[in-house]
Amino acid sequence: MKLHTRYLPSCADECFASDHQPEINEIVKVQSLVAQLRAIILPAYEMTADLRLDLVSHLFESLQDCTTKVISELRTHYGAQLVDVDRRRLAGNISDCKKGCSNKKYKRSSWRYGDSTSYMTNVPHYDGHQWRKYGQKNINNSKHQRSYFRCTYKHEQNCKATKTVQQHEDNTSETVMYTVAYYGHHTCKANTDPTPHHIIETSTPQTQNGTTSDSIRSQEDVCLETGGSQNKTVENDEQTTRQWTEDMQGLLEKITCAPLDLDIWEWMQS
DNA sequence: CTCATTTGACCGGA
DNA sequence: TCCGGTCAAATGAG
Repeated sequence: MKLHTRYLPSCADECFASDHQPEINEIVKVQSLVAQLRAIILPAYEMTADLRLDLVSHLFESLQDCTTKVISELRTHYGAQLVDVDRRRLAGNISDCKKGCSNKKYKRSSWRYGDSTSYMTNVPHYDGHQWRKYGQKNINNSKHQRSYFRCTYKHEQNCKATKTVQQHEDNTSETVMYTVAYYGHHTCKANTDPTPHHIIETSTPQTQNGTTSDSIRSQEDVCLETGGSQNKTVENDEQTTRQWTEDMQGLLEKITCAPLDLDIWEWMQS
């Protein structure tokens, strides 16, 4: 697996057409970079069974959430329009919202009526969440199949998060790039299990049944906007934070010194 | 035996 | 009628 972190222009760069395209393009770049950085950091914590995996995962998630919100705001205020890959999908969502949910057997899931995020990465499977593949389709005018993933805890915790992964068409470089699209938000607690000893569970109820996704979303939003009680707890643990910072600095120093054409994990182990 | 993945059928929207 | 997304039975791996 190649874990090169150099930014390659995302197809999402071409997805927006607006007066503020340069700003949006920069944010999309940030999204791509964060995704690639996450793909490097999280596996390292997983390999060492580090208890701070949850915190790091949360931080990356917050970053992605922030950039998504900014793009959404720009679209709303400046009339940015989606073109290409997401246009049809989102148009369908808006149409569905207006029509309301039908009561058919295979009705479209409600999460699709929410926002979506798509960006390119060369490591589509490392994003801090557990996914289960539930489908694969040939896509028109595309050489590669699109894979469909849902949250592993969809049934256990009614988590509606899904994602699609599709290999990018023109891989001019040696690195294979994938377009990853995320739909819905994780409402599961899978990535907090087992709970790190330095993180105290909040009193926020994580209702599984009979709770609307909107109420779950609002709880998440409050948590993100206030910085999250987990972060507060970690702030109190100075030793943990100091150790974490030292680890991160060491890791980043190693990464920045790594030869660009070498698999970074092979290089770090050598 | 259990669980994840594969694959063809089915569904709704365009 | 076509296409993309989802379901669920079949299949395979551990």
